[in-house]
Amino acid sequence: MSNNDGVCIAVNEFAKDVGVKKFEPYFKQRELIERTGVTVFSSNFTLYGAVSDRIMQTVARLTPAIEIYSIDECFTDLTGISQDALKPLGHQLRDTVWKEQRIPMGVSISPTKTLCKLGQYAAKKIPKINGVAVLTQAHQWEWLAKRVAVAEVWGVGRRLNASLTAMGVESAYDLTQLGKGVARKLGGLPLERTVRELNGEHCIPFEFNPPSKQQIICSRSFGTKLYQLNDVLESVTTFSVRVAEKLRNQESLAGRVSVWLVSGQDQRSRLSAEASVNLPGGSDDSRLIAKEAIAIANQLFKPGCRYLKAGVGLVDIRPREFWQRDMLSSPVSGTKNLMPVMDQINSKYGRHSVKLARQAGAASFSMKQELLSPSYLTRWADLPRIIC
DNA sequence: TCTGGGGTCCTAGGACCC
DNA sequence: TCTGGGGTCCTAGGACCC
Repeated sequence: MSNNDGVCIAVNEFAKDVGVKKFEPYFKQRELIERTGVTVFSSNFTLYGAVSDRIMQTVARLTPAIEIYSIDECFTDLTGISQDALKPLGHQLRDTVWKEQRIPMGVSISPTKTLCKLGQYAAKKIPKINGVAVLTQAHQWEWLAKRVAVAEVWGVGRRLNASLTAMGVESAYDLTQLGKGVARKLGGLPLERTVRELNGEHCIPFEFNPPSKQQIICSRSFGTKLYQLNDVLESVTTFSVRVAEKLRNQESLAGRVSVWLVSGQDQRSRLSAEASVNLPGGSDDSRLIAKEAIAIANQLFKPGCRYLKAGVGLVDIRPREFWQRDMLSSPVSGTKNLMPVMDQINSKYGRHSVKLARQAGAASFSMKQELLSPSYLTRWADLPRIIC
């Protein structure tokens, strides 16, 4: 399930077969789920992140260079590896990850990222491919593209899919035949690039050194609805501390902080209020960022409203070393070592080991996670036990 | 009762410059 | 009589991704 046990965001084959739907609210499917014996888990990104790190390390060990694209995907650059060696390498990757982590992994090898993503579809759906798709020749990817709906193409979302199918573009192959001018007009530069990539032209480059974030957000729906100012301020403080941590992690300063509060009775009557302020001279100090965020939240808060969700965001982010100081603001205070020390303690002894007083207990707004799986890889108490 | 969270890039349009 | 041409920067909104 999603955060807060709200919607089902991933379903396995068994669940799919009995009719459980992705992106449908849990409460609507609960009866079906319980009746059919489907097992449900709250999301546990600590666990998934730990498994992901291990797999990425395995892939990095066996390939020349890796770009971590998401928690469960990476690209590697196989330039210079001979044609004959590609498929064996693909199987070696897949087998090693299975052996070491017991996670089934698909491998797809081709000249462009978009074709790789197409190949992943095949690696997953077409059994005879055996988890490793090699699409290095035009006839290979054309064969596949004719069998894949245009909606499955990387870069074609809901809207583009609707426009494309209305024009009679139904398969990925149809999309490869779309003129560049038409593509450009319909979906701008991104779609033109998608068409080129599907034709084997390498347009989307590798990112071996991921650029730092330009925007850092922490936003959560509350486990229970909040009515009290103090509860809302506690959540906003905690979210501020989290974004400041992420900011320090990438060694940047932020020039602006914004806060939003979402209130209402239900989805239909949702109201969102947002405001932001500048941080003159930039900052990465949890205390300052929290102080500004609290001031904003104080202004946005309306007594009597029922609060569902809050968020804190940082924008105007630049590397610490290149930051242009504000001529009018006072110089950096003498406590510049405090944040690194807090980070070290929290990293060693666990998040929130030291915190701002205003963060308090976190219980008032914390997520609903009633069906949480154990954090097998990151919590001593959750280590599996063998009982003899 | 009840519907996630965190990002990126592109484009159009407005305000401004000389 | 008649009202240019070539730019930059910023922002909001829309599309996409996982």
